[in-house]
Amino acid sequence: MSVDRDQVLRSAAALLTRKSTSTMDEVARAAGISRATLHRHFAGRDALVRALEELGLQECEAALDRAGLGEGSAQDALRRLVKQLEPAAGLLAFLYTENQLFEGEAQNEGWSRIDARLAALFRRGQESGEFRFDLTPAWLTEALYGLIGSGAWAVQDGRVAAKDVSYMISELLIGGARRRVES
Amino acid sequence: MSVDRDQVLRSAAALLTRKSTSTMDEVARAAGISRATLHRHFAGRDALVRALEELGLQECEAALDRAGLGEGSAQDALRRLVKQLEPAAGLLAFLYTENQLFEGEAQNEGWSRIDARLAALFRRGQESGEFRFDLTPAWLTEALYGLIGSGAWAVQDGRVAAKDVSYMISELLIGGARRRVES
DNA sequence: CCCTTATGAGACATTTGCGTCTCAAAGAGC
DNA sequence: GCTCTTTGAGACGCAAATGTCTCATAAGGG
Repeated sequence: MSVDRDQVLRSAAALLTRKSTSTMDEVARAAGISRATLHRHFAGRDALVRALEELGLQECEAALDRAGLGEGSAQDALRRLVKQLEPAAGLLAFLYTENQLFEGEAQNEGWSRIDARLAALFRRGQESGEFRFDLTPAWLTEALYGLIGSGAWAVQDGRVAAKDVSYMISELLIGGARRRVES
Repeated sequence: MSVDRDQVLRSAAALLTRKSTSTMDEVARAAGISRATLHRHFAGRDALVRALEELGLQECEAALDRAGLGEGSAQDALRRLVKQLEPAAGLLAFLYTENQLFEGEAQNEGWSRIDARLAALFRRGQESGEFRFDLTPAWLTEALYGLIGSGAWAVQDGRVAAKDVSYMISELLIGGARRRVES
């Protein structure tokens, strides 16, 4: 009988990814519960979004862990990372655009941690000679988010095949970051 | 006395780029006019967004024209394009995310034209041997939009210097699209 | 089998933004 | 100076979404 909070969050994420302006009622319907029950579990829309942010953070952290960013070449680590991030791509795309609205407010410290880990990966690639120095880790991090979002949307609209998207993202990002041996 | 429609549109674009959920009242204030006057010029929020889309389209077309996509190498053409697109980056970022909400509705044919021109550029690069074939023109087009958006936001939040952003975008995209001569 | 608890349905007030309208004031053109 | 047009300020009703509440009911545990 008891509602599965995690399942609610996931269906909310799926819906909001497709339509970021969905109402609480739509979110409730999508989760197969009533609006009242949704409100009992998440005090309000803000709370829901914050819970989704928390979920996104967890999935990101988990993906970073699974990817083993410290092992092997930075390129391969990046490839593994994109692959691991793929299931959360829709949610990340939602959060990435949503976060643009919080301009003033301080950024959630969780994201800072993720950013730092990503930046560290890119810096490692630079120091190992794999990646070029003129594209800053901060930019590459930002670009990773953007490309994941673009990928998620492109798949949603059928412009890119779902099975290809992680390859397309990895290759573009790695190719762009890579030092060129010849001119 | 008469309101400058174009100036209103531009300040609206600037505001909505920063906060895509701004109200009509905020838009009016930002333009230095009253909400009533704003309503006299744009029947409603939808009309305003459509006008912004029109403006974005025009700026895009103009940038594509200025860039001379047919001349020289595809790489250089792409570099010129990104540079020309830069002033419209914020507006494009807004429209790009906004368009995600119109999932069902048919895409504005203007964007299809732009997409086609961009895809043609990438295809030209492939056929000239500059760009790799395994990244589809459709994906590269999508990635261009995504990176422009990411760039605009990164600049807004101070994560990337404004003077560098067009270089960062070009280099990442070109580097990623480029065929590698060696492994 | 009873009792506790969570749920669904719906009513309700509140908020918020939208769109329309009116009226007075300011400006532009003649 | 007069008139026509446009603007600003604000009031007003409307619609949508939110958040709260009640009540009946279904589920589950002891």
